[in-house]
Amino acid sequence: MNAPHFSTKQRILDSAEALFARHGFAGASLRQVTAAASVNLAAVNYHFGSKENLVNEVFRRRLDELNAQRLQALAAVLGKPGCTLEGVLAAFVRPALALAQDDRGGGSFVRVLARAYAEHNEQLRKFLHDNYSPALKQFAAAFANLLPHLDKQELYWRLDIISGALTYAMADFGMIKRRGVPEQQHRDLASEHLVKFAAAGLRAP
Amino acid sequence: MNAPHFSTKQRILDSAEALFARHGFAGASLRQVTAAASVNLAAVNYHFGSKENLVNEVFRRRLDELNAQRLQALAAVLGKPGCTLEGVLAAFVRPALALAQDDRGGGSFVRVLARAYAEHNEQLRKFLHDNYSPALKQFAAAFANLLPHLDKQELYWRLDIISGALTYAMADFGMIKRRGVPEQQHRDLASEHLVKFAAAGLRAP
DNA sequence: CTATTCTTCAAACGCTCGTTCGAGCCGTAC
DNA sequence: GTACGGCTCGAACGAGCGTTTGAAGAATAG
Repeated sequence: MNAPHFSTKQRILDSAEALFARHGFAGASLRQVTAAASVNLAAVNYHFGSKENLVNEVFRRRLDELNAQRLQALAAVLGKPGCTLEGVLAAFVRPALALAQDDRGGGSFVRVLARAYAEHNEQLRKFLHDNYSPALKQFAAAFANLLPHLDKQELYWRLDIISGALTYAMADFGMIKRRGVPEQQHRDLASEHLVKFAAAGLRAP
Repeated sequence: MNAPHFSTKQRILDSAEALFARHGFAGASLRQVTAAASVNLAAVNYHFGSKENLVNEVFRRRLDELNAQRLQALAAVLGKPGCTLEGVLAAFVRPALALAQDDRGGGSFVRVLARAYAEHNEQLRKFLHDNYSPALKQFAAAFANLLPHLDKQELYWRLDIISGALTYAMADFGMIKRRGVPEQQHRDLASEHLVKFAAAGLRAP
């Protein structure tokens, strides 16, 4: 039934990611997760210790990669001579977009991420903050260079707004139904519109 | 409709709203809800039939009022001769802001609303769509009048982005901590920044 | 080979969940 | 008064939860 070269740990993470995206952290049970992964129920506590730890590992696996890609894209765009606001925004958006389009579960993770925003769980928020904050600071510095007229507080406000809108849009939470549009094209459009919108918002006096 | 000032029904709705905001729909149990409301556990199923129905009623109570206030504010701003983009945006944002500042639980509801965005529950999304969509269409028409250069699809995209950013910001989901700022002032600032940001985003070419 | 370690398994643990039930309370109508 | 309907109550139901356990299996080292 299952590919033998995927470890138990990996299969649990994949299934957990998909089910957390669909039913939430409290709504998805370990029995659902292990059944979907075709592993024994006890494997979760053996490999991860607890459900809460499993949640954290679901985040760590993707965030480590996402942060690295974002920072790499940022460094690339900063290295070029003509560095625009749209370029930096794209460095922030595109890795998330790529993750969302990843065949191996990345699309689910974006939804998990959006859920994490909505969760008020302080422990989880701290975890996300620890993983996100350093990258966000580098982006903030880049934006500050490109928008010298904007003071720091104002910039933080706008980046905060952008993060929320971005997460929301990436997870395809819009209420407007767009029938007949393939998912990938939908995401491409979303990112394009987001960058344009966010650039204008950042440039507001 | 026999209603003492704090009926059992009302107390259940209030407690449910607060606990759903804090722990999610799956995460908050009816035992927590009824204990917080100081009513018997069985009262929920007596008055609402099921937990799912309780969730719906939590939404209906607030959305009916929010939609009415938004549409009234929209009508007021459209009636005046000098009608600006910021005015229409404020008509959309301010009732939500007022609700968020309401002492009797409105603040919790805004968080519940943000959770509903994140939930993938089709049944709940349909319920929200049925309640939100008509109002959103009137706003879309008003925006279309003020932004004649924008085609309909483009406008819908941007309104969708705004809705997401608005919901997130209203629920205070930002990861940036703003210590020492009173909650009301924080919300005022959020709405101000949002309107400015959204107006610029909508005006983007 | 045996010995050791890592991994999987079925079964159960205690607990909480949403829901149901029937008896009892209480204000109103007769 | 008695009867009744709306409402509340404690208690229980079966189901599902996260976690633990101890033994069986698989893999590796000496």
